[in-house]
Amino acid sequence: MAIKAKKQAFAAPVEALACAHPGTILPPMSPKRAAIEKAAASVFLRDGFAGASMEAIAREAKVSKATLYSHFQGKDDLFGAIVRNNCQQMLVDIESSVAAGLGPRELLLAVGLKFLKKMMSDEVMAVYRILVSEAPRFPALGRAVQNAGPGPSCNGLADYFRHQTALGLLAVGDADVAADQFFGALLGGIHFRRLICVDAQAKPSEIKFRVATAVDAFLAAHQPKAPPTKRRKGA
Amino acid sequence: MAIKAKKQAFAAPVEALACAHPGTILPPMSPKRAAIEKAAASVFLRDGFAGASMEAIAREAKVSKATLYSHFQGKDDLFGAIVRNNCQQMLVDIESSVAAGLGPRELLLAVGLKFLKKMMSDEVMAVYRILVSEAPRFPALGRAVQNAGPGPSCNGLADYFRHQTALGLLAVGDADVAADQFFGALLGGIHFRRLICVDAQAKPSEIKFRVATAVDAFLAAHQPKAPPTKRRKGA
DNA sequence: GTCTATATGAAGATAGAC
DNA sequence: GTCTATCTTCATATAGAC
Repeated sequence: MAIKAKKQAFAAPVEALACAHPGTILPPMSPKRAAIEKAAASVFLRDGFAGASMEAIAREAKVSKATLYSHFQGKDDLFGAIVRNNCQQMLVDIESSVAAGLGPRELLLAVGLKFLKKMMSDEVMAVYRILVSEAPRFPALGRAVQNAGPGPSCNGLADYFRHQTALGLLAVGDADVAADQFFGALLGGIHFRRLICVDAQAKPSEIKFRVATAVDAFLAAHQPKAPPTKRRKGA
Repeated sequence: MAIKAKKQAFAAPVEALACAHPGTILPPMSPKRAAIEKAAASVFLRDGFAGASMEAIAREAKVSKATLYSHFQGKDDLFGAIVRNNCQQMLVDIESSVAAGLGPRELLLAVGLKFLKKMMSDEVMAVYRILVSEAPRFPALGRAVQNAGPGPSCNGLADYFRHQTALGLLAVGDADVAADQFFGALLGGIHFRRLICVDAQAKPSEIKFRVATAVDAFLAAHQPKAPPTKRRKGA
């Protein structure tokens, strides 16, 4: 069996408890509690779940361990709170780009750049790493993250594809799979290489180049039969 | 600081030590050692690095802890050996498909299917998970895996793209990025969702569908201007 | 709520016999 | 090389004073 499992805080109880949403204001937090959450995020994301000790978190938060245990049931509980606090970092906002009235190329470039920059950032790399490694022990956590970040992002882009296809500006068959694969292509190998610490942080120019490449390929692949007005050269 | 670091077996010493290659025959292993490695792989990949205890490994290998320590310097050492043993699972063989004389579509379908099935398998998921989470503490391990699996796979496909482009059968600009993004698109979101335990193992039919979708998109995007003989409808 | 001090247990590593 | 038994360290969690 895996490690011990005294207080499996996420077994079933909080299944539906997704991440806090942008507008959600929770009851004001005590300063100590805020300090704890801040410190815990820092330590967990730096050292991983097992590597993080409650003592280190208490030290960094400048509180005693007992205080820490008065705010959270235990390590599992604290960990879940931290990951949920951070999971919406994987959310990429599609609507605002749609609302800006961008055409497909400009929208995909904007969304792609935002997405890839975010995914390659130190913060999200850390969340990704710890999430992937601990997901098996925290079944509800994966769903919470999926519903707070990647899920809505993909759905948003798929909706856009469906809309553009209806307008005849794109020709996307399965919009959900297409959105999935577009995001996948963006990550390409660079995200993995950085995950396993082979590459350092990618230069902005490389990120831009890869986004452009992926967008070009996507548009070329999903060009409608008869483009409405003009033909693009880059395809 | 991260955990303790008494014997950082991979700090620098074995940087160049890549995974064993298919043909490599090492000095014959004692049965005990083989049992240890088998058990260690099972326990590490199931429970993660921190979750795996030397005692559990010894128990599963049916040896004493002391025996275990007579074969390996410590937990870090054993872990590195196991991951290196398993890392070439991420290698996807391109050459054999090339040698089979397949056309671009058939080759991409074959390679893509092999790749995605492998990446979605329980074994590779486990390797991926533990690798990603422990890479920061084992700097040399990431490079070893990259050089044993993903690196050669990507290079092989990129070479193929270059060759086909030279022949006028494909039109691929940056072959390395294209190969990267093709593999990325194959993984799409399903790999991630399985990583965070939201989805169960994908059905073979879904895997096939996603491979076909990615291949169609890739070919449509990289069709040469004037196809040599016939035009494909699926694009 | 918050602290200091401590109980408890788990796991990495080793001593010494065979 | 292999075992049994043990040492040591350290992290989670709590008791009890303020």
